[in-house]
Amino acid sequence: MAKEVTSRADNYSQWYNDLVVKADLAEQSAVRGCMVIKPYGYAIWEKMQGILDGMFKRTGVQNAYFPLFIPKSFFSREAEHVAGFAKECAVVTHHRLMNDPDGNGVVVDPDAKLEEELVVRPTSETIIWSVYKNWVTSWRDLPILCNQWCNVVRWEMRTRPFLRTAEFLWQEGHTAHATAEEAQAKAVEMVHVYADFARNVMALPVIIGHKSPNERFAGALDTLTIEAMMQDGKALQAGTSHFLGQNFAKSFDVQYTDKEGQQQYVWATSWGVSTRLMGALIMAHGDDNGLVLPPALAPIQVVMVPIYRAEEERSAVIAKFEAVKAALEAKGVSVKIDDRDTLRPGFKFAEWELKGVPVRLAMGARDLAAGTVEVARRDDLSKETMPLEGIEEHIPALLDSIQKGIYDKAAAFRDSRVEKCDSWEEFKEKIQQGRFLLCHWDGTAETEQKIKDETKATIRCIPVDSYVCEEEGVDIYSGKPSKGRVVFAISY
RNA sequence: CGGGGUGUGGCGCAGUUGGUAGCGUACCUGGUUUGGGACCAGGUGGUCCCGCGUUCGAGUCGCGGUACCCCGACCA
Repeated sequence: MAKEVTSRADNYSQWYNDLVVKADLAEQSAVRGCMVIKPYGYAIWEKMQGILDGMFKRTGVQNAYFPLFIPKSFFSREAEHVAGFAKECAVVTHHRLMNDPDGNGVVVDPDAKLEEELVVRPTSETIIWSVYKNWVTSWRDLPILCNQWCNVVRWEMRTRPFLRTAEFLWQEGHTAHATAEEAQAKAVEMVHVYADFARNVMALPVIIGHKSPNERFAGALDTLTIEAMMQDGKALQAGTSHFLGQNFAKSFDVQYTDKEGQQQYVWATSWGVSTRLMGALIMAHGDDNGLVLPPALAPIQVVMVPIYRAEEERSAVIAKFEAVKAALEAKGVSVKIDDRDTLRPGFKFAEWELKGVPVRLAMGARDLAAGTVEVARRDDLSKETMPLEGIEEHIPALLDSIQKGIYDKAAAFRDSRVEKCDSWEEFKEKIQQGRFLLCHWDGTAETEQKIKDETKATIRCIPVDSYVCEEEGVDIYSGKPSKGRVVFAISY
């Protein structure tokens, strides 16, 4: 089984076709590199949004919304930032179409050329900081803690559904603080929110760490990341939180008067996760039968499939299901009774497995006579017939157990593929097999780049909460002194 | 932007030396079925990516275009 799973995840397009298309999450759009997220896929995203939003609000963050269009001039103020994004921006140059004078449909009206081009946001730092400038005058105005849920556009050379689409949905938080310490603490706090979400909601084990300077967000002084391992052993950056220092405050002249009456630049953070998390979910947990959704994110947690020959059996089973459904819903469990009478039970079983529904209940004439129900769990595909009596107590506990089971399985898989490595020869071989290798690094961008050139492996992070290994050693490539091990992997 | 590949019913594909398009699946109708993706019978559905050319005749050959996919480069 594990082998087949790996072979699927090995080939990106294969998992996409097997899991995403068949499970009805998304399809190719007519627009290059874009994606249509279908209702079932979007329902999963909505669950993610709802849970994350609640977590943000508990940290004092409020939602806001900023414009899609950013004047080009805003973009050129922060030099590193523009260098990082300039190559992948969609730009609006005109505001009107007209009928083609030659009769060939519609053309862009040359008279409608914009005075200043508008960039479709690839991220909103620049427009948000231009707004924050007007919100901040006193130390009493700080901190500003805003988040927005929106879409962004990055004209990537190569796109992959969910992992790197030209347009994607995300949230981006942007905070302004009076002190560096407070801003740094916020960046750390938010990466931990992401890690909690990944671990406890997505059942996705992640490593928290700092990005190396090479891998940092354009314009950041420090980038914190959560890194997850997919079933082929490749790494996926699942969320990031940046300490931006005063770079944006200085570029956009955002100053406040402190308690001593002095003008000070504010300190900033930004942090985000995107629909890429959907890709992580699919690739981390999916198996040969389709998606495996952690109960916390499943739009439908329990599906009930009635099995019957005659109408009397059908109505009797449905009646029992209705009662259980009401009892479960009272406990906050989402339930669907699949009463479609044109499909056979076996077809329904396969279909709901493809969609990753955590628990399936089946009931037929045998069960009616015996007062039982068949309970099947998606994560390990096991089935058990048990008394219908008390099932509404059993299911919530079962869902918890599945949530944990999915995490434990993913964690065991990852842990089996994380190892220390001190030999360059061994590194080159093992990194290609899909491993997270804990290696000594001399801290230089040159070494990092050479390793990337030779193996495609990058430093995923310098870990801070798990796999931390601060010990003296020598760089695996250069042989120069190192103060600790970092995580190397090949990434998506 | 380089290298490779593919465009044929909704989806997945076959199509020989050029002879006027077929299979699986899906869909529709009827019947029998229903505890792991049912079966039988009948049926609907295609300007073969576009254009030009060669030819008595092009899905097939030639030229040009175009779209998509894969591998790179690129990429919180």
